[in-house]
Amino acid sequence: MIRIYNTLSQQKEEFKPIEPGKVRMYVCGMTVYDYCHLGHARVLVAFDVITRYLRHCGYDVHYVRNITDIDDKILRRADENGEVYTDLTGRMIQAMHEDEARLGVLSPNEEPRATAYIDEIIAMIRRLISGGHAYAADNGDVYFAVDSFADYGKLSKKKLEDLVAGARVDVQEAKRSPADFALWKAAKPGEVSWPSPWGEGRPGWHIECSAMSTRCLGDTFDIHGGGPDLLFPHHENEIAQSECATGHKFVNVWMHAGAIRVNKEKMSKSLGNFFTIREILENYPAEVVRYFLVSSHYRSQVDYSEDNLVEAGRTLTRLYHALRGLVPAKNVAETDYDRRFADAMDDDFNTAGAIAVLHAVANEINQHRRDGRDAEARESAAVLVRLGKVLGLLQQDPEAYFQADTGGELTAEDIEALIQARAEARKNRDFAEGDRIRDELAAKGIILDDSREGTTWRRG
RNA sequence: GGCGCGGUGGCAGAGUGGUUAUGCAGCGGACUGCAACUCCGUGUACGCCGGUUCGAUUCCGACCCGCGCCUCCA
Repeated sequence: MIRIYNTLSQQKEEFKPIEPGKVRMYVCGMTVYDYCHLGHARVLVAFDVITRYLRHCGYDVHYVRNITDIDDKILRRADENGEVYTDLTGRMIQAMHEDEARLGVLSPNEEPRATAYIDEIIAMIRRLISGGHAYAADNGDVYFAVDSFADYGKLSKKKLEDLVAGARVDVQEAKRSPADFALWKAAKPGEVSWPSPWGEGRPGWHIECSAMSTRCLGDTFDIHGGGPDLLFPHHENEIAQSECATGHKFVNVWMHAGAIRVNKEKMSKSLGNFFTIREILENYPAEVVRYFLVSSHYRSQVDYSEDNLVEAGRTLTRLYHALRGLVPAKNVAETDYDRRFADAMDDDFNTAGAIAVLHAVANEINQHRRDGRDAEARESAAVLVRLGKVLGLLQQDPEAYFQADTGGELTAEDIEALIQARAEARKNRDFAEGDRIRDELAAKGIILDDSREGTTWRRG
């Protein structure tokens, strides 16, 4: 039985899909005006692991993750760059796909883009207006009337009067209430726009997700996820729009990832303290970054730091070391480790607990190897690779992981030649020369591992 | 101010009303020509104060501290 923390109820609940055996899940994706940062990676990886585990449990998961490809920031950035906004978004979408592929994130089943759903968006706004939940203002904008939805605030636990009293809401003459939000924005002169019953314009930010999720997954679906800062107002507004438009409950389980922090502050675009995925991947292997993200629970805040990435690298190396030189056995039956792994994952996707099981398996492999039990070692290796796959880890050939070319000055051939020279020297009991070569390699980041079968190397 | 989350050993990070998290780092031993890797062993924990309890890090209350959202942000 899988239990999931639901932001709506603020507690873990037994997960029961609407349709047995099937999971319909929507996650808010990127607004494509810049490269993805580590915070995006967190959400990408978190919901990738969730999808993998649900599928591992036998669910048929239909995973939809949208792309916001029209928005104020996109238009501003394109304008600054002096380019057509579709050139910008096209480039950023491609970059995003590259980044997620490197992080081992599987593609969602559908990746709808806002600009491809203008008709659905307009249709939903019409329904909201005719139902008395929205109104066209004099300035050409269409707003959602927040006080028309009694449940407004149920996700973020906010009271409407507090919101209205707060000085930070956008004061807009055209709005009936300060907390009302735009469904449709009238185009400014020269701006890209689409025709609508309310004049030329473009969709507001929140309506696209209501329209796309409903279209792709139905009026009610199982799981809706996203980053921590989308809880309010974005997800709150999605609920208001969707439930008023369809008359049905929008989503059963709301899931939110924790924030990535840098120096005790949230990593965010507005603070400008963000690291893009591609910047980080210049310094660390992608799988190390993924391990770092998966090694803590998806709802917790995590601190980005060099030390933490370095430690993640050491730890992942230990796991790959256990697998090195072993051909995993085939058709290995379920073990107690599989059950312990599942127990952890069943509890709101406790990846930290699941990783502890991975280490237990690695330890067992090493014990088998020590004792020369090759068949058992290969069976345990199969378990480790099988469980690793659910987390999107340990799927590389260990040699590829250890010897990945990181742009160092030595090629694999150079290294092999030096290892040969060292072996000769040691054979002649010229240990000074052998150690000299080992030190020379170490200085260039190459670590040697001696064993009975010979010497292997890795980039450290 | 409103709402929400959290404070675990040197660090990272799970979890539990009484019994080992796990990893990294450290220490001792084995292995090794010496190391590295690996194995075996090992120390240091649950913010503070009350309460409930036979017993609380785990439940309850107060307090202190940190963080997030309340505005575009994953």
